[in-house]
Amino acid sequence: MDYLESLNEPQKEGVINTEGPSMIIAGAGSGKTRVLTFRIAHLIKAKNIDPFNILALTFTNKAAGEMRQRIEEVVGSDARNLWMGTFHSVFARILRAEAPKLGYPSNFTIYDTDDAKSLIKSIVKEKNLDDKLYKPNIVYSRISGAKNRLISWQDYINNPIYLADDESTMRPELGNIYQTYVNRCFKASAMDFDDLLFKTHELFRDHPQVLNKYQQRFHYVLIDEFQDTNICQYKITRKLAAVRQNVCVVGDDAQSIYAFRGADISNILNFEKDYPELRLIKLEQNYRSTKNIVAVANSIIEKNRAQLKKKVWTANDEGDLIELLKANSDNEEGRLIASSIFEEKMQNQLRNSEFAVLYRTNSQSRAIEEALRKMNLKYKIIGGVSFYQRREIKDLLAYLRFTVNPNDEESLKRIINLPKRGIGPGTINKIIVAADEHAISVWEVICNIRSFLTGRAANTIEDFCTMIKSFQVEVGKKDAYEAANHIAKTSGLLKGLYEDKTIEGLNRFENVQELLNAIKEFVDNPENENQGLDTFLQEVALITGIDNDNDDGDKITLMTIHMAKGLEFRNVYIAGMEEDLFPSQMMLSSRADLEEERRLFYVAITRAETKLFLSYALTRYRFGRLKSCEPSRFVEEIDPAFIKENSKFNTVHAPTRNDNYYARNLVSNLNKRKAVIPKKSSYVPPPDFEPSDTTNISTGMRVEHPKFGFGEVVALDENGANRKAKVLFKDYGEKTLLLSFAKLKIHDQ
DNA sequence: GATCCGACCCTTTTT
DNA sequence: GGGTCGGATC
Repeated sequence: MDYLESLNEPQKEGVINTEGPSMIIAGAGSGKTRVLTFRIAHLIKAKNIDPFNILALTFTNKAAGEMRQRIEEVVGSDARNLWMGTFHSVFARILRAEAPKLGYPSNFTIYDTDDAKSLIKSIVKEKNLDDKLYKPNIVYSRISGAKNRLISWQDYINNPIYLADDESTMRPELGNIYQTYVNRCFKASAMDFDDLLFKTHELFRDHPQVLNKYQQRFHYVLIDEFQDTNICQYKITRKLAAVRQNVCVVGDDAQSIYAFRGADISNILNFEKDYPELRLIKLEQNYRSTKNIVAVANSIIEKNRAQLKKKVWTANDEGDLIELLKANSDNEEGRLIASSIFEEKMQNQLRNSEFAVLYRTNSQSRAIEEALRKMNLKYKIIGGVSFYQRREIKDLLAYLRFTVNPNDEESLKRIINLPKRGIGPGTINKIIVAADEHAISVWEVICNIRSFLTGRAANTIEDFCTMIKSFQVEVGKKDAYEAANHIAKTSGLLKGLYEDKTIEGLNRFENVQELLNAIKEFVDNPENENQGLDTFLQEVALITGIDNDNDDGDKITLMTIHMAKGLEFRNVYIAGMEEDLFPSQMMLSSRADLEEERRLFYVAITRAETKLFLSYALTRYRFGRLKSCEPSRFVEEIDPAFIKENSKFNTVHAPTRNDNYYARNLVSNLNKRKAVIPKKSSYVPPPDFEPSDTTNISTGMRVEHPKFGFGEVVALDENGANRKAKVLFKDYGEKTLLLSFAKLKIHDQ
């Protein structure tokens, strides 16, 4: 039990008190994952609990994988039998076993977001609704939001509040679309991501004997990143833990950044209500970052109203100040970051892997990538367009999916005319309409195409049908790899890509080979009990972004802040610290949204161990147009005492010759930043306004201007007749005024 | 039914 | 800057 030695008191408490409900509120960098892994190890090693009886739920595959590995280091191969994975993958596994109870076949398909949106698009079209109003994104998020809050389509259409809501946004048909969407998914034997949760809840709610089975199996339930759970996830785990009450949740309300996906911090409060006897443990000592970084993070999160009380502190060194990198453009920002990384590497003998560049949106990566490439700095991007979202990959997967589940309408749409067979949208539409009218699946229509269509298209479809049937025979006889290989070749998919000799074509061909390799690996992995294609597909549907996992060598990591949660790096750069980008302009409408952005900033800051850099650009290309930007309010919220100016990484120069100008005025500038954009001002010049003589004006003087109101002289350009003063106005920001014209009243000196 | 081209919208963030 | 969609044309 030597692992206990390395823990502090609250951590130890979190590990050894395995019985009964516990909630561990863990500040950033406080060893949350250690506690969770040691707790599980403790259950297995010290309490002799069968790993088979332990359920541990995480949000990402990565977190699950890492935790399993760390547990394995303590307990060995026993860890293999743990039920550990993402909510989605564990529930998919349960659903697969119990699907018939819900009227689904167990080889059901999992629709990813693209599939779901494509289906919504078809439905909107079929219903002749305005597709400008019923945009797939909006409809999808509405449906998704409903499912995450356990609102069925029946609940939805019967609830006047939702109807009133939708009428106010001119979308009264949303409930109707929701209903059709659910029916279509059912007919396609498909579940979307939200269904994996929603249907699991339904399963446990309506089938007590099934619930009982899993209650008996899972003696211990552990949940990581509890602040990110939605109501549906919470209710399911509550049901699972209802008998033994051995439920342990670990989370940090300050790091809740998934409200847009239905995460609900009130689960933390509900937890205290639902388990009045819970043991509450707070982990407040940060082991990751310097004092300065922890202080900055704390000062930021303090600005939020909604939060649980806790004080994160550290015994680590003071460390360096935060550095601010200021650039004129997004490209320059990339260059500053690259040069700074280069310099840091040289000065401190660091490896690439000790650096991360974080940003708010994936589109920001391009300028940074370019700069890193030019300086020969190796990097990798986590996230972005995933391997499994590439067209050619989705194409082959659609073939595989359709073979396994020929009700899968979305896959059919992809492959029926790929390679080109002369079956256009018209024919496809006829098939879907026929299926709908006769209340049968599209596959049944295809198998009996002569009853619905005649002519050339009917012949082609018959051939297609025969081909799919031959694939099904193949899948029944062979393992996933052989079957997939056969399908890729026989369908003509590989041939089509092979004949495309362009660079992209070559890439696509290689990607498909890569997918086949992945299937081979899956088949060869002795840990997989089931080597069928259906099992592979089930798993692959829930994998995201593994394309960058081939970690060959020492690289700088680029990713969104969301992806960075749970990770740590010696040096962290947060790029794009600009209003409308971070915080995102879409999050400015409510206090709750803005607070979520602020938590996101908190997450970003707390990834850094030793050094933190913030950067912003004054102009940026967005949507192909040059936009001017202003520094983020979040930069302004940092106590200036923690910020270090580094002129080497500042390409923004004051237009005066006074080089100290920026250094001296940065603080006041930032603090008054709100005034930079001329906004509504309450200033009205007094009737007795009388300009002063400006001959002896000097910097630091408080002045009044009949139009711009009150301000402070921050710089002077003494140049004969064209004497200019730069004045920072309270409501209008910085203005350069020609003293021979400006009517300025001097208030003090 | 296929292909090409211009118009248009768009970007949060992820399982 | 880029991906999608609809219209025009073959």
